Amino acid sequence: MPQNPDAMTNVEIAEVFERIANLMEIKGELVFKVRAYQRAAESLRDLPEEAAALDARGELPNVPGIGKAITEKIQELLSTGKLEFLNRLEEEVPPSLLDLLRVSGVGPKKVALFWKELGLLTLADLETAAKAGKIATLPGMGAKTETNILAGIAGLAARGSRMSLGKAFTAGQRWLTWLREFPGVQRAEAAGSLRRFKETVGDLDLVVACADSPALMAAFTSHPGVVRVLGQGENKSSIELHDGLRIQLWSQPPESFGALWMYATGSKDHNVRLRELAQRRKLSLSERGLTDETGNLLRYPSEEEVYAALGLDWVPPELREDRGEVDAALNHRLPRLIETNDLRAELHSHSTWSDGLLSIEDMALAAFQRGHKVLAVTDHSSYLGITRGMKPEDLPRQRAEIEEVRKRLGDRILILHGAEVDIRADGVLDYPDEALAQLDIVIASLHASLRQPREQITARLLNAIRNPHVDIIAHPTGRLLLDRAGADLDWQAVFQAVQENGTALEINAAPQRLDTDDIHARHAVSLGIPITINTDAHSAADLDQAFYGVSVARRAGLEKDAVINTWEPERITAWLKSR
DNA sequence: GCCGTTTTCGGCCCGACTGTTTTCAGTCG
Repeated sequence: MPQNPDAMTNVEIAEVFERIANLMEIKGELVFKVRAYQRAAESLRDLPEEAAALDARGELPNVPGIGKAITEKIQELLSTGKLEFLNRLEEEVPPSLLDLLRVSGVGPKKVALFWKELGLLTLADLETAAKAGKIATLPGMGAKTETNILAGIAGLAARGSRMSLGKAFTAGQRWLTWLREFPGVQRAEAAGSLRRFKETVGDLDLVVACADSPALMAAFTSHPGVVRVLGQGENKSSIELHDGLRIQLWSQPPESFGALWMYATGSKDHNVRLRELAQRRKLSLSERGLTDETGNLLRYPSEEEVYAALGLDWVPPELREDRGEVDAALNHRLPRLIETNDLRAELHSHSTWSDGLLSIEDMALAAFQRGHKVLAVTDHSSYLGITRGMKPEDLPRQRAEIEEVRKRLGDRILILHGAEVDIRADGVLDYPDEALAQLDIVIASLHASLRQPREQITARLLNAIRNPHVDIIAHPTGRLLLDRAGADLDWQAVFQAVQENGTALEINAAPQRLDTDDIHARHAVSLGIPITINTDAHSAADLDQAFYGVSVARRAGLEKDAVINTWEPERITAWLKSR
């Protein structure tokens, strides 16, 4: 069945449903209806295939959270790009009100009140009304509400939306060190999306087991870096720092730490699933523990004990996204996820031959020191001037140097001579086949002209995949998180081509890339496509970022054997030769 | 609006904190 190449993507459709949910909430619709649209949006974001493809096979209603009504709305969006239901909703509820929801402390109920009682429509209206003291005249509101709203509006601009996983990780480590040194803190850990290794992180969520919680919370909220205290209680406090970073800190006594850590780790949807499961067992799950029918609170120091009390295996945080992991834990069918120390090879690295910082020998030693048995040196081709890439005629001299280093390092590490070859804007590879044939391993990647239309840029990638010398497609979309959107690929076509050609897809571990993402990596492995996790190292320190890539693989549910980098050197070379 | 080892109708997670209230609604995660 022919598909409309301009059809809306899953992400775009999800955004429509999120808009509907917010508008309906302001309108005062039943919260469960609102929740249904939110769930549908989340489901769409998790889909490895475009909704258009699923719809062509009549499979949309099989997607969790998508029923008859929402299927029809998706079909209307796919065929017309518009939705009559949304148009009518926007006539009832002015869409400019959605901006007001972004102010912290302001939710749908307050927005509805501002709109209906004071006729406010925009953020500017709200600011003017707050300054004029009109907000305090509304029922249930006072002077404090007004100052909070003004502070919230002021904070909107300063407040960065989300941060990269790398920034979150570094900040998290710093705060955990501070917490662990605080008297009475027995344990301090990261939770939230940082612990689940989501590709971007909103707020930092941290948890502690602490004997003297009030003292800790007081110290936390009066830390010198704090510009605003968003909340302070005995068990929970929230602060905003000068750079816009928000941190939430939860505390429970050590005997309840397991339930607290689970709760704060989320995801929200995973928690909801667990609470439903508890309910069916006549229990109630909260961050304090399980409460039985008689009101008796059962406390658990560790997460394992809470999961066990619900009849579940412990679920690795990276899987806690309500994508079927609860059922798997119930049936003892969770995957045995890959771990960072399973890695034996780095197959994408740069040296001073292009834009790397170290010589081939120093890179090889750095990789060896990190437990690797294989290092592929894959310097850039010359298409991108900025990388000081290599001409094909440079390759024999580089090969000679690699031979020298091999002699010096002996059997400590296997060095492969490779290249990261650019796929030019016209789809032609930067090196001729004769040059590629001389290399041990060839990576092809897109770096420029990423905004080409879907058909064009997909054709470009397919051309590289079909070249028999190309072993790996690196960071397929070329995205830079929070900075640059990736190529708008036709993933179905990409999957089919790599499947036919036995090409591997890379999960690029650089925290600003994390490309291939978890959703597509999961689907690729289900199709039998080999995955490789690489740091794209330009320095020794870059090699230490492999765990970010592993976290993507773990979120994708990957086991060790699905990832080439865990294989022994003989198996890797055999795989390369077989191609 | 979705969904079914209690249900095709009647449910749909739980608690902390805040600001306004004298008992609670709204927001948040």
